Amino acid sequence: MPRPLAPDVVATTAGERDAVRDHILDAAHRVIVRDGLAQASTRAIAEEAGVAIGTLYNYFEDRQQLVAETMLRRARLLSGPLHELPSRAGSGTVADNLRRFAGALSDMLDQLVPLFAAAFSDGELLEAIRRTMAAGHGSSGPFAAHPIEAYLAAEQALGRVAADADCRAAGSLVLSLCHERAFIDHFFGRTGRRTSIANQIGFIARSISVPNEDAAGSPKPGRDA
Amino acid sequence: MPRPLAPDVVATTAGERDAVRDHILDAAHRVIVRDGLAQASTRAIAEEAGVAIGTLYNYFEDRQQLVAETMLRRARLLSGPLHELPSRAGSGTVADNLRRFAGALSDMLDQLVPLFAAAFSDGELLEAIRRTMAAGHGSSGPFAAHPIEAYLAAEQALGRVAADADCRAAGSLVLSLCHERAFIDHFFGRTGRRTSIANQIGFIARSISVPNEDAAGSPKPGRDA
Amino acid sequence: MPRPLAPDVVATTAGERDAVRDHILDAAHRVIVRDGLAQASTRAIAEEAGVAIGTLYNYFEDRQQLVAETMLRRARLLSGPLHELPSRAGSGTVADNLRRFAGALSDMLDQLVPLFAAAFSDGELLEAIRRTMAAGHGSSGPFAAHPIEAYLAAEQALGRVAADADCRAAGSLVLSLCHERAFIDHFFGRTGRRTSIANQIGFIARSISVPNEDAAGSPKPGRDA
Amino acid sequence: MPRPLAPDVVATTAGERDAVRDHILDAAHRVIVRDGLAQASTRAIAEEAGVAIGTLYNYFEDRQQLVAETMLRRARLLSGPLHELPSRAGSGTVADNLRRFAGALSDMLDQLVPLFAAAFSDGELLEAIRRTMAAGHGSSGPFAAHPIEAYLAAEQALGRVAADADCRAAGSLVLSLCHERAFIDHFFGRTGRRTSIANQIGFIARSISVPNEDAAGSPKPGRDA
DNA sequence: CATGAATGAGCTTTCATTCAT
DNA sequence: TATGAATGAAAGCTCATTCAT
Repeated sequence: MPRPLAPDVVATTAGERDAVRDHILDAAHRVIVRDGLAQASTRAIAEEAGVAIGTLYNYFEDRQQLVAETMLRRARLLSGPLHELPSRAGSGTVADNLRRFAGALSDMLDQLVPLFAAAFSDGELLEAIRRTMAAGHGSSGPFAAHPIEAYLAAEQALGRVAADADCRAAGSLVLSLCHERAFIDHFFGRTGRRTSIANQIGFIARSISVPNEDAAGSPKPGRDA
Repeated sequence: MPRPLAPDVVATTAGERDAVRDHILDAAHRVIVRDGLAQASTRAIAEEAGVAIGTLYNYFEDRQQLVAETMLRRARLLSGPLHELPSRAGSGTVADNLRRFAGALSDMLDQLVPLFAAAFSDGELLEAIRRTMAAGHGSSGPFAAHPIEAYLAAEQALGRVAADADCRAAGSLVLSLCHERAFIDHFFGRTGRRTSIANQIGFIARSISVPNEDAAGSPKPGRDA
Repeated sequence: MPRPLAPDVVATTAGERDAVRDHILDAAHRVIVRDGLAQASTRAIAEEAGVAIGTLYNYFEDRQQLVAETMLRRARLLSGPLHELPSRAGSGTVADNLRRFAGALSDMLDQLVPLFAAAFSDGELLEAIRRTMAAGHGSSGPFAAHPIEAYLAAEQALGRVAADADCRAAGSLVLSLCHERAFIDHFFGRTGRRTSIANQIGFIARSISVPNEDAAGSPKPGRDA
Repeated sequence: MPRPLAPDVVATTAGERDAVRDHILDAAHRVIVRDGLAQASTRAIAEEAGVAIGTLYNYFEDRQQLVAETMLRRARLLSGPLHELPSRAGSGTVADNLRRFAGALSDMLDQLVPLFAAAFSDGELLEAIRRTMAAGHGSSGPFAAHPIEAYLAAEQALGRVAADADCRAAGSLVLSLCHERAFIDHFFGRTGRRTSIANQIGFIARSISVPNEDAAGSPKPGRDA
């Protein structure tokens, strides 16, 4: 019978429909991260959000859709910062920039990979995520290598990357590296420090470096990375 | 009602205790692959195995342990073939061998990555897997790059890989590549054809190639690294 | 399917939350008395109450708590009438009043003793009962002799009980007597007629009687009965 | 397939059928006392006894019969010492002997009352106990007051108990007292010290004392009864 | 006679979802 | 629109009992 949302929920959402939606999605995300997808029942989510269970169904079709959107909202929030990085082309060293990229990618993937991996437990959820992704944005999702490739292409245009380097492949490798590390680190419960990928990033950086520049800098291939 | 195992189960297991265990683990694997981890209830597994629910508990502590062992058995079965590959050092071309390796790795990871990823939905299951892994074998599990590194080191000793190449990093990159592709392909429901990683493998192969050989073959893609 | 309580349940509870709770507790009590505590499964209780199994969990933490409260509710209901008896002090004869008391006590204990005795089969349930009792009321529970003692003390003050009589001990003995008889009668399946305790009550009555009065009142100071 | 009993079981039973039966009954008793009747599964009992589950069924019809006999064996073992007490008639004081009796009774009832009370949870078990009791011995079971009554009658014959005292009632009251105390102490989890019944025993002792003796010792508490 | 794997009904509990209020 | 009590299918697991060995 009580009609208004709980006071604290109103306070954080101003009662706007989309704000309430996001409030619920954030609560769901907290539950999933804290307790695991399998524990993210409608009751747990509603409790975390401070709303009644029934309220969830005023904003989402069903639990599956709520969870799917929770993941995609997270992907959207986390992938934002990545798009600022290509503009670094021309400044610093390529190797440093690659490292920086890998760090930014990892900030995203260390959260997204475990989150989305959990969806592998439920084929229908996976399908719901795909559908929602397709409906939501034409983009290729949060697991694309585009920003790195774009950066490397820009550096290549500036002559700071070998003209014949396969920027697409290099970018893809950086993404794979961060992706797999996120998976493995979470799988083995390494919550604290990340497994080092400095050597692999160095490998890639050297591989795409401009021959001369490189030869000058260090006696042997792989000077700075 | 209680007594003998169903005739067909006896037929495939010869009534040996370990064979029955494996029979159940294989049934559990089929259910997980077909219906998803979330649908792999004790009832579904028992039905698939052709045994009573209670029988599962004669062989496994609980569902979690059964599932954990299901995954690890699969990992053991699939990672076997990988260990034969390092012996190819010296035959064919390095690039071809790397491709072959990537194929073998993918044969494993295309199955294991979705399987283990599903465990991310349940923190306790993940922990059970870790415990069982730790108890079962000192090895570093099915996600290690050791075979590729070993192969590359062997080629390096033969002079078919640049002396200063970072074989460890290269091997790790091949693994990451296959790992992430398996994740992504499954995530997007690409059950049929694998996304191509030919370019990335080529990138790595060129990066570790000995300068001369490489200069002849392709236009020095990452000359010295 | 989910929604309103069954019409007959609504009819008896007026839809009030506490009334529904009591309705369930009463159903549980009927099941325990009819079929035994071991048969009082959640399914049986829900069926007897005319509600869905899940509904039980909207009102009680778990089966144990439901059972514990069932017993304590019964104790509360049955022990009520006892408190009216001390006011009989001064009227009738002490012996008659003791008999009356024993009857009232037995009306309670013939139900409570078998009910609570069953809890001895389950240490955790016993503990839950103790906790709930401690939380519920400061009283010493339904097995205390206080009302009889209070009555006897009142008679003593009126001079109808020997001044040096140990009213506490006498009251306690009446309680023990009724308690044990309830146990034994139920143990031997004597559902119909109660084993007589007239002699024992007579024994106690004579023991506390005022010497003179007693000699006068009955021809032979309670020789045998 | 292994045919002989476990070595340690053979060692304690000499392989005699009745000894094995008793060995199992004792194991069942330990389980019931330690974990509660509800936890006394065939598995738990077999484990405690060190035999296979199936072996239980070579000695007992079913679990119910095993449990019923467990209780009755215990009753038989514990009630033995009681029969030696009536012979104390004539020695010491009656009051001291009554106290001694109460102590011996309590040694038995503190164990038997919780044990048999648990059977109230299961009507069929109760019935099985009754049947087995009826079949086993003509006696009226472990809850009879006969020994105390016999003792008091003997004292009465010796003139140490009032000639008109109701020995039957007095004996019954002592039994009730110990019985109820055992129930209550266990119910409230008082495992350590027993609630005192000294006052009640004193009350009874005075009530049956011969007038003269009594007049001297204490101020005639219940003069003639 | 001893064994213990096999059985499946039955246990307690949780779940996503609905809809009267 | 917000609520949360009601639902009952389905979850994981235990149980007493049987009987081939």
